[in-house]
Amino acid sequence: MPELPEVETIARGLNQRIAGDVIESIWLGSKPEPLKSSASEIAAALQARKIAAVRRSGKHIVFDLESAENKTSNAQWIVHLGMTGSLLVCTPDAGREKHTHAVLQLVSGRELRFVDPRRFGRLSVIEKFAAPGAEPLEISSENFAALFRGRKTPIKSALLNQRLLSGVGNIYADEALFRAGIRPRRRAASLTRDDLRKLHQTLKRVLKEAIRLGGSSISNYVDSNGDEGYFQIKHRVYGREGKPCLVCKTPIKRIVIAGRSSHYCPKCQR
DNA sequence: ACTATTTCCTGGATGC
DNA sequence: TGCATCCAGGAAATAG
Repeated sequence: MPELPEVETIARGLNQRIAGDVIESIWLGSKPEPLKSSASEIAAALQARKIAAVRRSGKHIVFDLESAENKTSNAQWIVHLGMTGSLLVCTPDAGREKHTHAVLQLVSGRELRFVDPRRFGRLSVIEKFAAPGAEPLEISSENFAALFRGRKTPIKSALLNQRLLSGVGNIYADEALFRAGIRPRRRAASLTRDDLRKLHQTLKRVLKEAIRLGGSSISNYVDSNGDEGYFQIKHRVYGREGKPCLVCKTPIKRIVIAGRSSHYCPKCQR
């Protein structure tokens, strides 16, 4: 499930491989497409455009487009991978995977394919994309703390709220809360200044380390090269229900908060 | 204005 | 072995 580190890994890989390439033609699958913009709108916006750069914003992948001749037309192609979406660069003769929803033929002779079995992913075209929430790696400690002021919702839910913070998903929320020693059900507003400073620190540390390791490969996640990430071996609570806490040996608990599974150590987290 | 719950979707795991 | 059921979860929609 691509969260910030996975999306960052994918965007960096794509930028390295296809920045500067030009979109020759576009194929969009039939039936209910996972499109936010209409198919014709997307096709028109991509046709004959140069991919100037590929980058990440929150959990979104942003393709900066340029008209191939004059460098106008600054539209952006936005891809959200949802749970199971992937973007693959391959040759045209590579077998087309089931659940392939979009294929861009590139002037270099390669193809960029969007594959998403569960169809939670979304494609759209927009003039200037701006993720609603703050980037956890860029926001200041004070502004980070201010996000949670007065919020009665559990800190876990607040971390997942993309309007507040962009890019944090279930894995990294659980891992950051464990490292900060904070229980996921704590009301966001009840966290002290120290709690929040610690939480921001651990969140940044976890995200950076995960980026360094290429993300967490669970449920088939691979980057645009087909390579797996390695942060999953660093998970201390996520997916470890019943297993001993790596710090104190207490069995890790799993509870459901707002429909999301949440893992924590009842002794280390208060 | 907030917060909580439901819905979308498919493949893999589980149970009988 | 086969079939039904459950579960995973990001974010939008809906309900409270």
